[in-house]
Amino acid sequence: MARPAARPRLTAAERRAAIVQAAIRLFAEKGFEGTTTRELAAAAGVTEPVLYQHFATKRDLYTAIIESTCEVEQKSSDAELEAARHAGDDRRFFTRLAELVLDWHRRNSDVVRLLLFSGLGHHELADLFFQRQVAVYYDMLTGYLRERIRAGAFRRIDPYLAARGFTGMVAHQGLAMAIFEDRSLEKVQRKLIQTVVAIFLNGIAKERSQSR
Amino acid sequence: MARPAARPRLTAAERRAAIVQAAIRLFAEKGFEGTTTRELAAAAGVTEPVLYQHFATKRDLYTAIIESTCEVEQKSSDAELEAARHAGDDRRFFTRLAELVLDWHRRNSDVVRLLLFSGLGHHELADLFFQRQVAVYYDMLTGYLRERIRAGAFRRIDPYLAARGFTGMVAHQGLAMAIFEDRSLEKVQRKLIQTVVAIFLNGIAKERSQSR
DNA sequence: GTGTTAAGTTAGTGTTTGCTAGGTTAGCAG
DNA sequence: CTGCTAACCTAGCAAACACTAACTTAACAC
Repeated sequence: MARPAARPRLTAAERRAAIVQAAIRLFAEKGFEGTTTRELAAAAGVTEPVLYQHFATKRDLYTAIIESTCEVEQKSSDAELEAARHAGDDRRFFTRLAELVLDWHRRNSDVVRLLLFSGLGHHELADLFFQRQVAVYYDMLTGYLRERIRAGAFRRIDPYLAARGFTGMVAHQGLAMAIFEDRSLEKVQRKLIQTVVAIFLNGIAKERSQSR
Repeated sequence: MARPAARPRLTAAERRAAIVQAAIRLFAEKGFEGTTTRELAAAAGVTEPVLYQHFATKRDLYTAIIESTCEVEQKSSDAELEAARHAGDDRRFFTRLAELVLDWHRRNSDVVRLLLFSGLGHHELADLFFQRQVAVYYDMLTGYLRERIRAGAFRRIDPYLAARGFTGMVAHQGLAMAIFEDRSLEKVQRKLIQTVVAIFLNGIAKERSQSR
């Protein structure tokens, strides 16, 4: 029997990881119902029964993937961001923050699409990511704003609503990129960030100075 | 033969409209692959063959729905918005604009979800809505900003990028509402709009005055 | 009434789906 | 070399899927 080329026999953990990796791509591309177990197996380089050795059902695999993407992103601190924070350089801080958000959307468009699919599909874990990741992010940004308001640098706006506003200015463009696989924003990303950061900082600044 | 209650026999146009209506709800709720033709027929109050008298395939129905939502929304002008525009009242203009965007997202969460599904699913008509509706909206807003910049009311920011920024501040919250069926923003909608409009206008204002 | 049209139904078609029983083979321990 | 564990396959199940052929019946014109 012509042995099937040189496909190595992996350990359970390795094979499981390979399956998860392939499934993220497929589910992100076509959604849960749009992806068949046959496609999943083929993409992972195995046959269907192997899938079911690692995951009891197709939905279990889906859930495991969503869970894994929620955990992977835990360590989301950034040196440059912290440096800007401690230097009290607001422009540097928000510019870096916008860069991080947009770069994350571009680099992890699979995850973005996956989370959108899971949200639209009412998956039970859909909110998990947003509670674990987005809430933490909002807390951080709200805290920064509150601190700077107390320090007298910013006007007395509601820091949480301002955080949502700033995030929307940036993340909305990231979403559009991820959904439509639109690369046109890449070219103007720097200018976009410059513009929205300038608008935001001017918008909340207490000082009457214009920041270019 | 016990005749099936009092279900009226509709004309072709009426039945077709009823099918489209039911299909919008179902596709918006569960996506294209997540919805079966049996469910569609049942929701429209008919049997499957009736669907196929009006639409050759399931995908044809899907496409017809997306197309119809693109055309319905054509007349998107607003009296209050135009009044604010001609009065030169920027705060009133952007406040009304934000209201319109958020209210639209809330009232048409079906359409929002449908368009997100179609975008994620790479439907050929996915961009149609954005070219027909969103591009027109951006043109309008960009034009307004350009005009006010020329009049000396706003700083010399890029009007298109500013339009995207402002829209992101508002629409991002609307998307979150539609995807997660989150009604928590309704209570703070007025305050949110007030905050982001104040930030935006202060951010692009040429005058050194602080607006509230 | 009677004939015609078209809205509606019943009862399937072949195919694809998620999933599995049972057998095969690689890799390591002794 | 031998035996055992577990990674992996072949082959196929029952159910659900998109879709349809063939029939029935309501509604209107004359």
